[in-house]
Amino acid sequence: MKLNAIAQRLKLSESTVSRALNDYQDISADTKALVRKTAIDLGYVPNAHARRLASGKADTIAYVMPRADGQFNASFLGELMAGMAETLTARGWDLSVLVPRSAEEEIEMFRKISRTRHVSGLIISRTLTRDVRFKILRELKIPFVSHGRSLDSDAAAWIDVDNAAAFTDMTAHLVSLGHRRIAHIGGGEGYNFAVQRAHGWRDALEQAGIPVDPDLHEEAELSYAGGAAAMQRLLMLADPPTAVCCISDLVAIGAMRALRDCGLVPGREVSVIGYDGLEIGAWLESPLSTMKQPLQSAGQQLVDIVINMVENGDAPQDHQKLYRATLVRRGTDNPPVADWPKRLSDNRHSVTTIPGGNGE
Amino acid sequence: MKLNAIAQRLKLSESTVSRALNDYQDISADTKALVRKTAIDLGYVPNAHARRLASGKADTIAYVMPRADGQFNASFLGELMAGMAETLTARGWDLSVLVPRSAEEEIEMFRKISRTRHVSGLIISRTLTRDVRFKILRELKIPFVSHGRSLDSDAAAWIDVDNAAAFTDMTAHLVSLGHRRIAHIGGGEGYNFAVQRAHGWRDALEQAGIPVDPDLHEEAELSYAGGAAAMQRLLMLADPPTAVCCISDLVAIGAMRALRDCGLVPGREVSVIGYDGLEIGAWLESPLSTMKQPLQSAGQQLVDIVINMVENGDAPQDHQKLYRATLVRRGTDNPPVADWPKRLSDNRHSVTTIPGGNGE
DNA sequence: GTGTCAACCGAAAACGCTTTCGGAAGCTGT
DNA sequence: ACAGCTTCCGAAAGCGTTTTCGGTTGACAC
Repeated sequence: MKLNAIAQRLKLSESTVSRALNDYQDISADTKALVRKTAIDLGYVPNAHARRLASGKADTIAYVMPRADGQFNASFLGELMAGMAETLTARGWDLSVLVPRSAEEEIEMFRKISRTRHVSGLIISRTLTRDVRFKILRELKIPFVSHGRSLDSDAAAWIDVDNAAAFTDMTAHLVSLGHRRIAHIGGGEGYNFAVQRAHGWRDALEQAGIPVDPDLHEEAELSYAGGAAAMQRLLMLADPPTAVCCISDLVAIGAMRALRDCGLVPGREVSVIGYDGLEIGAWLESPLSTMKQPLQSAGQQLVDIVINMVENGDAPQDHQKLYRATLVRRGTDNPPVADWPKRLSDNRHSVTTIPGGNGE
Repeated sequence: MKLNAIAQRLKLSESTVSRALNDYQDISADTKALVRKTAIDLGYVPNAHARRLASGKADTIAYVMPRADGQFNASFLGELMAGMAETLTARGWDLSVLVPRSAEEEIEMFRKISRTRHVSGLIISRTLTRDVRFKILRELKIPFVSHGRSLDSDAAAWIDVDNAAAFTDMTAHLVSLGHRRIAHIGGGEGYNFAVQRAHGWRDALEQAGIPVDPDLHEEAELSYAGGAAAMQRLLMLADPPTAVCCISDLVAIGAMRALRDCGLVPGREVSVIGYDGLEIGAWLESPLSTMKQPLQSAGQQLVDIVINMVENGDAPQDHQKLYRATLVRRGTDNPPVADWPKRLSDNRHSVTTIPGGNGE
């Protein structure tokens, strides 16, 4: 089961066998075929460590997993990683996972990788508007691709959804339904996608000739609670919105909860559109309309890109890809109703109860 | 930055340096201290591949990720893996992820591992009632621990939640609220946890002196749609239940949707309790009561166990641990109401609409 | 002063593969 | 028949550690 064994069996040298298996040009087609056949017959599997030591290649790419801090819904992780693992194992590579506890530890991990090279390439995500990781990884000369852009990602490889376009589409859709007071519940300036989505919303309003009311732009923590709190604030406005664009489905679900707590029905008095395309949205009391991004293939693409950079030395800039999110209408996007916001005063005394217990 | 370098610097042999760093007994305390200091000064990081090749140890454990097939909610994956990665990196080990596309491919991966040993230990999950993996892994002599038991796991290491107790508690709680017709929406016999949870439900009923009505035991696909379909069937019964124990929060959410589609309010006419403690449950129109399991530490424990087996050769049987789930009351568990099931006939004509679009 | 025993350390052989380099065939053309 | 090319393969030197096996030193007892 060692290279050795199949060499002896065929009365060839180890080196010939090795090169045959690795498809070197200076091995005849006949011997290649022969070697490969007996390799299979003998159930030969190369020792990864020996191969990696000798070749200096790690054949491993690592995914820097965003820490499960409750800020984000992890439900897309599984799918993304499944995509990665699939194409990686098809190529005989390994998928490794890094979970740094802090930004500092993350950098520390990068440094260690650049020394030992026990990882050939990296996939990062959850990019910040200003993100030092791009500079550091470039300096450390570690091939990497990012899931999401940043102001610092110009010279890097990335794939990303067109956040601005998604929110322009979303907002324009609400405009076409007749809405004029369209709010946006976004995230802080820290995350680049939050900035882009806010831009998209703003652009659509301007294109429609609707003045942008700063009161209608709320920033929220990216969680259920954050969405609920932001919605509450919007409802306290003298002239509340008739529709809300939410930065994520989680936030949208929180916002819907706040609506109901005020006796309002999401999609009736106030339309709500989320983002992420989470399946759960379809099963709520008011099925949540949302923007769905094609996550299924993102993992595969990320892997393809980073492998190409590792193997062929592709330039990072050649791998920058934007894909579109598409609207999924499920029920909470409807034309504005006549008796709103008149009815609000009846219910404004209600208070959102923060649910007890807490999930994982 | 090689072992070599620090040896020359100190005029010691490579072997001495190596043993000093690895805390061998035959190196004086002085040299150990010296070597370690200069190792740090020089920023020495051992080459993982060389080390692994020479020592025959991989210092890597792999998590066999359940395929993201929509059958299960992946949101616990992140937390579990975060726990694993944390303790692993603390020990300098790597976490690798395997995503087999089929049972056959999974076995194939195991065989490959047993040949190359490029993975020192395994963590498996999603255990079946009868699960050949236990036998195979034992034969292949791969140290592993399972997240979840099986009928075949007697000789293996595992940690698991006490499924039976959880469902006994859940059911007994409903009994104490005054319910007598308590249904159970479970999974197939294939998954061991499904069998155990059904047992728990049954036991609680018998302890309460309530005869078990087979009509009240539904089997569902473990998804939103599965839960909805099962609930619809329960509502068609001549004598429908006043409470339902659901095998998972996903199923419970689907079931609640079916209730609402019949004009019923979860937690009023029909109490619903789920399982998993998903946070989303707290933000639904009817906040879902559930059983919460301590997932946060499970990942760490799994890693600790498998490392102990690898390093110290611990017997698998010495690592079998059961932990309890706890009830989280959020709103859908209430005493039965008087006018139910009388009111049902008014609404039975309603049909659950399967939401359009589809989540990720 | 010889023997014994610890305590430390160095030499060298793995570990299983890759890769460079050179050389032995076999072919071509003249 | 001889030079000059190809085509193919073997030898051997790594890759950077670990680990076994002795061997040297000094202390200590006798």
